[in-house]
Amino acid sequence: MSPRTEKQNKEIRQKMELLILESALELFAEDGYNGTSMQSISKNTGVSKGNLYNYFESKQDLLEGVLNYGLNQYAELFDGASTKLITEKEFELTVRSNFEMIRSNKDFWSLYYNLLAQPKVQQLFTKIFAPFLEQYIMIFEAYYKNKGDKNPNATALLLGSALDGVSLGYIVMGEAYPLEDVIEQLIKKFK
Amino acid sequence: MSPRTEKQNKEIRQKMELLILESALELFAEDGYNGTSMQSISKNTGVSKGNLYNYFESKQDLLEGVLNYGLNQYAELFDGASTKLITEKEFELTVRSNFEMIRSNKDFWSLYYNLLAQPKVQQLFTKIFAPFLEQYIMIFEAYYKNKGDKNPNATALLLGSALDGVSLGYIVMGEAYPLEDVIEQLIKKFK
Amino acid sequence: MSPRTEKQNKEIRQKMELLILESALELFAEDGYNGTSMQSISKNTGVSKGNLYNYFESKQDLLEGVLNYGLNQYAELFDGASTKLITEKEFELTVRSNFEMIRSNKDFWSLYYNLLAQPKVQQLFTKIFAPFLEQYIMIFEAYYKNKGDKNPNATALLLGSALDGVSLGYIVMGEAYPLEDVIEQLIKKFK
Amino acid sequence: MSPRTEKQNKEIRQKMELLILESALELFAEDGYNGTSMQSISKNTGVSKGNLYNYFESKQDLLEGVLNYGLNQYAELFDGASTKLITEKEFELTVRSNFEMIRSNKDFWSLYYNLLAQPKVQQLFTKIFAPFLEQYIMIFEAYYKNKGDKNPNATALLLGSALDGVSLGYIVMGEAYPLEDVIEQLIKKFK
DNA sequence: CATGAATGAGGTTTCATTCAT
DNA sequence: AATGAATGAAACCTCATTCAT
Repeated sequence: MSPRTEKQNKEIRQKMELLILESALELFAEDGYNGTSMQSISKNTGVSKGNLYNYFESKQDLLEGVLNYGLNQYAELFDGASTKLITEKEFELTVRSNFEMIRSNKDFWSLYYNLLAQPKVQQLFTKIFAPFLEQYIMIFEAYYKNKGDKNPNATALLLGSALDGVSLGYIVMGEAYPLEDVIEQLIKKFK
Repeated sequence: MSPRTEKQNKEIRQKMELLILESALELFAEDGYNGTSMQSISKNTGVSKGNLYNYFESKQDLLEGVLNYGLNQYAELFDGASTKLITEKEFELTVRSNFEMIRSNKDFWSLYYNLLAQPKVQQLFTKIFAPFLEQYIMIFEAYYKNKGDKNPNATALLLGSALDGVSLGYIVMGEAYPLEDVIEQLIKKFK
Repeated sequence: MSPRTEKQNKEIRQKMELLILESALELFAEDGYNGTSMQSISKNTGVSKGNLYNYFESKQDLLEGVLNYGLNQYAELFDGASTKLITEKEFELTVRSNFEMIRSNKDFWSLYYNLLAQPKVQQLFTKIFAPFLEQYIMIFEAYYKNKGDKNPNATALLLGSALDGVSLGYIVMGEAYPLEDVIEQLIKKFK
Repeated sequence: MSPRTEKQNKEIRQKMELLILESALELFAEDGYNGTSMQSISKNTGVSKGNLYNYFESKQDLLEGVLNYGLNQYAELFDGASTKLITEKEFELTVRSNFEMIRSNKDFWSLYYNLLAQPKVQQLFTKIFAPFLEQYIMIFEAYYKNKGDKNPNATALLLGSALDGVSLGYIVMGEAYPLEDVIEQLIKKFK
């Protein structure tokens, strides 16, 4: 009958939050943000509608939570690495790990590309993703500059965009998309 | 005292249909399909809510209309061209005209990429876009095969995806995206 | 090039009116008054929506037209006959002709029974049908009184109600209802 | 700070459901199904429009609820009784209790007769009422067969139809219909 | 922290009717 | 007399959010 310790409470809270986030991600990815109702999240989670609002202030807030949560999973990939100049081997690794990222969390990246083309959400978007993306580009720009590329910025952007395009293709077409083969070609062309 | 002639009615219908389609495209592109209300389309068009339904049976039907209308603008680009083997010069032209297409109708392509990542709409999607896209890929595949590429299908897909990625980047970032420079790099790498 | 004569115009008008009435009856019978739209009547008739209103002031007016038209078909059955005392043979004939009436115009009587139980329409109802029904009852009442029935009014009402009930059953169940057999029983019991 | 107990919620649900059902029955009976709006049910009940849909999935679902609820009140009348052969006394009782049923719940039977003649609803209708009605007829058929009637099925149907007709008359005309007298005649004729 | 009943604005769609021609 | 485009109110239904407990 002893009350839960504060620590226990925090753990429970975190577990619930996670549950909600993952459930919401799944639905947002499937039906889009506007196409997903709090009702359906409640059902999918098993958390009551009212209780959802104890964890997230609003649907919009929940979306931000989902995006932050998804992105944070990859934060480590870039901490500290940002300024260092990468080798060809590391380049390849970076590209491959990019797709590993996509593959391991298709829902999140599906949602990402879904939102990307929606101007109204872009404010929220840049807030969350811009730093992440810029880091990516900067690494590649430095890489191409070091290789003597005359327009390293454009090449880096092209690569970034190609990565986006391939990822999007893979997400949309699923296993019908020969991801491995395409990645090989990409690395050959862009290394 | 006499009714409008049939011709007059046809003209009215065509004008209105166009008006609605363009207005709807604008809004769908801005706020997404689910984020756009028939109400807002009505206001934006100046067409009463009820009258919208004289032109399109449902919101979904209106979306299909918008997509067909948008795509038809480019139908000519591909008629007959599909089977012919293209030269390097034609390759370059095809790529450039792809971006001309994007640039001249950003709303439409914004909507396109917005919908692309939404599984629930994919059924409608493949119905409308699949033929268009396949033609694209086939042309490039033939092109690379002819150049002796060992995996022309993968390369064609990579190119297609790169085109997608660059287009998406341009749509999202707007004029901050150095489209011209990136296109030059793309052509250099993929020709 | 001579203008239509007035007589011709009247004929055309009558033909159109008839067309509309019959079309409307069909739909009202199938879907009920509230369940039938002017749109659908327009489609079913081939008469434009606007033109419908040249013939009937409103949907309600059209309903009244339908009811009057339907009932007028049977007006002759009762003209003059009302006060005369009927024989057993005539009784039988009257009953049988009642069902002939039902059988020959199921739509109309379907609509009739449909509206009968709807209080809101009863005002309109009594206006149109009350005289018709009262005549029926009076004939039967006189018939039973003449036979020495102690409560001829109640018996007449019972018969009237039984006729209603059988008609309704036949309308609802269609050919699954053994109308002939039931009529024989009815005549045997009520003659 | 604690949520309502499950029991409390169940009670609320039951009370509300009943409230809605009875309110809806009243309005359906008065204006017909198509003539009654969810809006008006909301107003008549004091339950918000949105909340109505927490209890019934759709208007159609509400109608089914109303019919089931109404019919269930009489379920006991027929449980077990179906196969037993009835005496003259029981026959009389059955007939009288039929009208007791009508008298005690005029709204429900008004709705019943209202729907009966509407083909589009018949599917729903047979689902709910057919078993109920068949039982009625079977009892009477057995009764007449036992009495040596040569066509007991037709007579049973005639009786059933007469009951319908009298009920309908009573519902339509109200207290102007001499129900008691007519019932006496009916029993005399059909016993 | 937890429940789910409740709200009310707003969503999509339908419909009787009017109007320009 | 005829057309069908146009209207706007009102229909059914959904949804983010709040609230009593």
